Amino acid sequence: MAAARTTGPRPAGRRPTIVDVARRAAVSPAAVSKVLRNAYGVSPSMRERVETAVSELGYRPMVSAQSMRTGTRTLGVSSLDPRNPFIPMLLDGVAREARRSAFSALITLTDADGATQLEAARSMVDRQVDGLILITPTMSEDDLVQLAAEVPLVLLGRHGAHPAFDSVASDDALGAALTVDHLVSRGHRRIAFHTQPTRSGGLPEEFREAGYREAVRRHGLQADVVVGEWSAEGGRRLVDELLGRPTPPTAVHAGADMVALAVLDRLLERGGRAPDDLAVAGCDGVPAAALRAVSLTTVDQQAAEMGGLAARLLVERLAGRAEPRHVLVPPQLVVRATT
Amino acid sequence: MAAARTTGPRPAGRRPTIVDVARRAAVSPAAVSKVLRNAYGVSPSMRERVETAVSELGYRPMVSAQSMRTGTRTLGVSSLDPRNPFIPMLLDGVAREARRSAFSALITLTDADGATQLEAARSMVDRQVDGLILITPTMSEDDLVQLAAEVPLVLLGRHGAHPAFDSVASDDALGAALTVDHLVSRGHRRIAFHTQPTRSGGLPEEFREAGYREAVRRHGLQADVVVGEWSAEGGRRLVDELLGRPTPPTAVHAGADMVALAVLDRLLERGGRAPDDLAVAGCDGVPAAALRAVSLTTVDQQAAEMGGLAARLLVERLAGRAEPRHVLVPPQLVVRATT
DNA sequence: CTGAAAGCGCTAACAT
DNA sequence: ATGTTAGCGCTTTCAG
Repeated sequence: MAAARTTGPRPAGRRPTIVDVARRAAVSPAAVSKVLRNAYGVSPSMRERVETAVSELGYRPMVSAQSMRTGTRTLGVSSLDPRNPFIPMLLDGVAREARRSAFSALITLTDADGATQLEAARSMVDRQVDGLILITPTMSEDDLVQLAAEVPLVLLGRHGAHPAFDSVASDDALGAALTVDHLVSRGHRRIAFHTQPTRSGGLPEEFREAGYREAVRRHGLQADVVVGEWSAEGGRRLVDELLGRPTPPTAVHAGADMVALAVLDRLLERGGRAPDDLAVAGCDGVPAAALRAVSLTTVDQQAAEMGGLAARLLVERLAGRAEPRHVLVPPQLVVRATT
Repeated sequence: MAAARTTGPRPAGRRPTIVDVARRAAVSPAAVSKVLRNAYGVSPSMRERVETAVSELGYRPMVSAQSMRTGTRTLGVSSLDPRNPFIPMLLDGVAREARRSAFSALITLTDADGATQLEAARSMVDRQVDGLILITPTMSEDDLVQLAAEVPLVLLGRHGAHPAFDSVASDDALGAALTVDHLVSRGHRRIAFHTQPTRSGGLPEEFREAGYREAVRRHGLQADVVVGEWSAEGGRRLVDELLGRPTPPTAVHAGADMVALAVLDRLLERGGRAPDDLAVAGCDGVPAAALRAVSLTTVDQQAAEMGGLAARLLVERLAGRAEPRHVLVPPQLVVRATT
C-alpha cells in the first residue's frame, strides 16, 4: 500500500522512529535528535547523512513522545460555537498569528457553560498544549486561577485584572458609549439597551451595560436596560417588548450583532423598518451587517486583531515574560443605514 | 498557589502522576492503571481506595503518555476558514457527534492549498489523533491514499469512491438540478451558472456543474457556465459580466452562498433588484440567506448532518469496520424571495 | 487479584 | 563531535 518508500527496515505499516533513522544513517539516536533540533555539536557530514535518512524514510517525530521531555509548540484554543460569526473572526486572528510564530493552534469547541469549558480546557492540558487561549470563558475566577497554575493562560473576550493570566478584550464600555453618542447626535432621546444576564465577572455584557449607563447619564437621558437572551429568539422578543410599550424607545442598542440582526428581521416581519420605526445598532461587526440589504450600524470590535494579539501574548509568555499583560482593544463604530 | 489540595507529596507545581496516586492508595501503579481503564480483575476495595486517591490528588492521566501504548480518543479535524459560515455548521455537526461518542474533536484551521492541508493533517497525526476528518481537501488522491495508510480518514465535502477512506458529501448534482428545475418552473430560460476552477477531482464544484449541465440539457436549454472565483469579489464581478452582456441571463445559480450574497449586494449597488433584474439562487444554506432582508433562495446542504455523519463514520471505522462507506447526503432547495 | 519489570519514542545528562 | 545511559508517564505482559 502507498508509495513504496525506498527499502529500509520499515515492516510495512509501522511508522519509522528515530531509531530507524539512526540505524539507516549509522549513527546514534541521540545524534539524530541533535540534528533535528539543530543542537550544538554536529558535524556537517553527520547532519547530511541524518537528513538524507530522514527524508528517505519520511520520518516525522512523534509529538507525544517529544512531549515527555519538552513542549509541543501547540496553543490550545477553547472556542464558543462558531456559528456566531464573531467567533470565526477571532479564530482567524489566532490561527494566523500562531502560524507566524511556528506554533500549531488546536481548537476545541465548547458551549457557554462554565463547567464544560473548564473540562475542555483541562482536556487540552492533558494533551500537553504549551498554553491556552480561552474565548469568553464563563467559569469562575477561581477556576481560571487554578488553570493558570497548570498552564500559561490568555483570556480572549474577558476583562481580567488578575496577575495569574493575560487577557485581551474589546473596550466594551467605549463601544457602547460611541453608539449612544451617535444615536443622540441623530436626535434620539429614548435609547434602550439589550443585554443578557452575566454569569461571571469580567464578561463583555457587564462593561457594555456600564458604558451605556454612563453615556446616557452623561447626556442627561434615562437608562432603559432590557435583560434578555443573546440569541435570535432574544432579539425577536425584544422588538415585541419594546414596540408593545405605550411610549416605545426610538432606538435600541443590542449587545451583540446576532441579536441586532434578529431585531431587524422581526421588525420587517411586523411591517416596520429601521431606522424609521426603531433605530437599531449592534455590536461585534459581523460580515452580515455589511450587506447592503441589511446595512446594520454596529461596533466593530476588531476581532482579528484581538485574536492575533491573544496569540502573541501567549507566545511571549511562553518565551519567558513574567509580568501579566491586560490589553483593551479600542473598537470602532461603523455607521450604516439602520440608524 | 491555587486551592490547597489535601496534603500529599505533590511538590507544589508538579502535576500528580500515576505513581503519586499509587503511593497514596498504597497499591502499585499497574493497579491504578487497571482501575482507571476498568480492566478485568480489580477488587472493589482496591477500586475504592484508588478512586479516592485520584480525586484527592486531582489526578488526570497525561494523554501523551497513554498514547505511547494506546489511542487518544481524539478525532483530528482539518478545517477551511470558518469565516465562510458554511464551515461552522459542519464543525458543529462534527463536534456534537464527537461528544456523543466520548471522543474529543481537535480542529486545526488551514487554507485551500493542498500542500498546506496535507501538512496540517500530518501534524495532527504526529500528535497521535486516532482518526482524521478532512473538510473539502484539495490535495491529490495519491496524497489522500497515503495519508489513509497512516490513519483512518474521512473526507467531508469531497466525493470519493476510493476504498482507502470513507467520505461524506452533499449530492451536489441533485442540488444544482433542483435549482434549475425551480428556475425553469418560474419561467426562466436563460440560466447562468457560476463556478470556480476545480483543483482536484471529487470536489463539489465539479458535481454541481455537471448537475447544472445535465438539468439545462434536460429542459432543452443552453448551458451558460461562468468560471470565476468563489469569493465576494467573484460575485461582484459576476454581476457586471452578466448584466454587461447584450442579452443577459434572467437567472443565475451561484455554486456557493458567499458568491450569491455578493451578487445580491452588487445588484443592489447597481440599483437593481432580485428577482426582477436577475433571479439569484445560491448553494449552502448559510444563516444570512434566511434573513428577511436578504431572503436568498439556496440549496440547504444539511451541513450539520454531514458533519455528524462524518464523525460517526470515523468512530465506526475506529471501532473496527473494514469496508469503506461513501455517503451522499440529499440537499434541500429552500425557495425564497430572490427567485 | 495484585505487583514487578519491560518498554513505547524521544531527549538530556554524562561519558568518551 | 559522538555515543551511552537514564529516564519522562503510562500500559502491558507475566509471575506470584
